[in-house]
Amino acid sequence: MFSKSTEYALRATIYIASEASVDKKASIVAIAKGIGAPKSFTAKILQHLTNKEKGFISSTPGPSGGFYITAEAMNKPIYSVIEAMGETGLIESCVLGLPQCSDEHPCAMHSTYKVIKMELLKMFREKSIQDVINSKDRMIPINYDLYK
Amino acid sequence: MFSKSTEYALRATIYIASEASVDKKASIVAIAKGIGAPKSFTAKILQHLTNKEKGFISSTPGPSGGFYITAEAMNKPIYSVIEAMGETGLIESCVLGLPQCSDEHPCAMHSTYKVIKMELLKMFREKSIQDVINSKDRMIPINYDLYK
DNA sequence: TAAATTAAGGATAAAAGTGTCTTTAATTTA
DNA sequence: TAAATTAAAGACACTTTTATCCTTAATTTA
Repeated sequence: MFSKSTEYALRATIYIASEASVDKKASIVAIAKGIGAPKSFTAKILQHLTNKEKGFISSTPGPSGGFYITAEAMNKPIYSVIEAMGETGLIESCVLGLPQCSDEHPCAMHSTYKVIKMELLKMFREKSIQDVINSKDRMIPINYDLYK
Repeated sequence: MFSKSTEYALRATIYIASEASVDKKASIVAIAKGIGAPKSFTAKILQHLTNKEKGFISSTPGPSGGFYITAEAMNKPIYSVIEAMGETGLIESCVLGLPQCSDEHPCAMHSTYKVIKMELLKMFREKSIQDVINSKDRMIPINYDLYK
């Protein structure tokens, strides 16, 4: 569905949201280990998520520094992650990859795919980060090593 | 949603299904032009679609040769294209990219995404190539130049 | 203020995906 | 059977994505 970068971004967001707070910030090393992703690559992805315009994760350098997410940002939709990573097009674009495809100039699969696209968007836009943390499903990455 | 290769594969399938027959085979040049894709790359993609095990498109070399699809193959689901291109994982895999994710070991988004995944699969498996051709939506690629 | 710790950022490398070109093989037609 | 036409296949190049490494900047703590 998404690129590896966005998968890591989603995992990192969930990790930070469930493991860190302003009083207990998570370091890149801890996050990378927790989500089973390479350290330096994780660092680069976190830069997108802490981006001034599109980001929603906070960070501070120095000892006892790290990443955390505010209570307010916890209410942002999962869609924010996809947006911060610049991959909304993966969902919103034409399935056949036609730039001209629209309701006015529909491709052969337009109306069929449109139904699904709407539901995908609805899901990612209505489900908040908090909602995902609250779900009873287990976040495997936190105990990533157990399943490797 | 899919890679460029699979997008071209879907377009090529739709093009062949609506423009060619055993009596009027479509050449790589015609297909590539019709779907707005590079010629040699289109050729490579068509090799997947004519593959003995997973393919569903027929071809013959030589003069008056080219690609076509049998009436029988027209009833295959769109899912066949994705399968032939080896990209079913894009739909079926865990949204977070966790190989261990399953109903028994669900990731934090498992149950949420599962609903959508089922609908995506249902759509691609129930919609046949014939169905797509029959749809009233216009296949832009056939007149690709008009919209470029 | 100095030392330690942590994120930020840039340069570089490796791998995968996309695209091109050339040769070969199969088939048809004259 | 020879020539022409078309797909098949492989080698190669370019681009993007993924990943690593190293230096710099910010912050905290002693």
